[in-house]
Amino acid sequence: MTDSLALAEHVKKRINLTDTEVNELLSCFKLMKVRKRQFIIQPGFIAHHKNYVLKGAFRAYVVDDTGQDHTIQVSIEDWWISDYNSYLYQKPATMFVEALEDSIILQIHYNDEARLKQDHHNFETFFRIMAERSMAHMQRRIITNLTKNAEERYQEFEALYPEIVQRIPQYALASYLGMSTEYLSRLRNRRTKKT
Amino acid sequence: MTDSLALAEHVKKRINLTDTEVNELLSCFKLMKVRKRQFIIQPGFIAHHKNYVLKGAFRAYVVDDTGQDHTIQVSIEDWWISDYNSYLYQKPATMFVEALEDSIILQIHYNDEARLKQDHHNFETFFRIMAERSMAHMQRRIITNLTKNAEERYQEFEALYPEIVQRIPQYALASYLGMSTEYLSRLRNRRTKKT
DNA sequence: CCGATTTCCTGATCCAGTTCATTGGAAACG
DNA sequence: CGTTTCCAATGAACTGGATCAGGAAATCGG
Repeated sequence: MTDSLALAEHVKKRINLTDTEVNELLSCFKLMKVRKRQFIIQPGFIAHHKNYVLKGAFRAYVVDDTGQDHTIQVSIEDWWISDYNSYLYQKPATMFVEALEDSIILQIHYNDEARLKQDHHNFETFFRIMAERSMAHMQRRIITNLTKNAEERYQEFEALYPEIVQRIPQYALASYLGMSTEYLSRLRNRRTKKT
Repeated sequence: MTDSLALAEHVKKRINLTDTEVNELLSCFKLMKVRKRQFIIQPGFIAHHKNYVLKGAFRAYVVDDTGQDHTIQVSIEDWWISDYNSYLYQKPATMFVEALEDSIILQIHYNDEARLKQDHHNFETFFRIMAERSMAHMQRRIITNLTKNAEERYQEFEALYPEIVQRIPQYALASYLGMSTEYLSRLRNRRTKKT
């Protein structure tokens, strides 16, 4: 339970909570250990949980008709991850969510989240803020993808999330940025040679 | 005020409202007429409003360093539009939001929305649902952009929003789909000839 | 109703980024 | 600790879609 304090802090940054509320919140989450390469969500199965990463790293990706991976989201400590289209509408997932390292997560079930939101204006606010920020974040990504070329997208990502660039495998980053691994490799070497 | 009933219906589809609440909601919105080609949001200015389209059509777009347009969102009747990154964080906008036709909108001010959310658990829920769905929608768009090629993106859009395809100029659609107008024109003619 | 401005179409050329193939090194694994 | 599997690097050939240029049709304001 001491681990869960990170989650409590995370929530407290966004809304005010009494001690009772902290307890009620934490009682809804289940701790789970996940080994590298293990899936917590798979296509065809409904994503019943939203997952808060306590330790480790994950990526969510889809596989297209030609068999290619496309990374939709990457999450490290203090981030959330799920297949939101599956979770939100409680329909079968289209994504894989896979641990990139041995990890520890806190899971909340869809029904428990719904109950929290219904019972407390407070928590409704918290999840509203989360959704708004995710939306704004995704919109920025759409803009980046439309306006920038491969090199600029890599540079932007590197500037915004240097820790993640170090930490996740290159194929995951390339497929997040929407380019082939070969091309990303070239971009990286171009830069380091100049320096 | 009779016009505003469309908005009331829109909200009632998502949450339950008493008559008093309907009135309180509608009193926060201002009716505005906008002529074709007029901007309701411009880069550099803070987007103070979320806009509900009663009649007409809008597009939100950014202009990149090379002077090219990129359409981020298109909205017709019963949809919302704004520069959400500007609105949410109350920072200067990066987008233009422009009327594609003579239009009528209902505007809510950031502060009024905040007050509504704070005073009523109800309205907090409504805006949470809106944000969640926008987020899910944007994620689907990210997936489409990563996994599909130009022709497939056009086909998908045509299948999902046939009315919009008919209604907005081709350059707006092309820049939404992330391709040149020339290429979109080619795709369209390819199809109609085959049929 | 007409001239002007937008919008749409078509062909020729070009390039950013892909694909395919190969290699070497580093983890993972019994 | 040898072997297998994964991952990054690099070279060569190829292509989806952009760009540029020209003109034809719609649409609009007056």
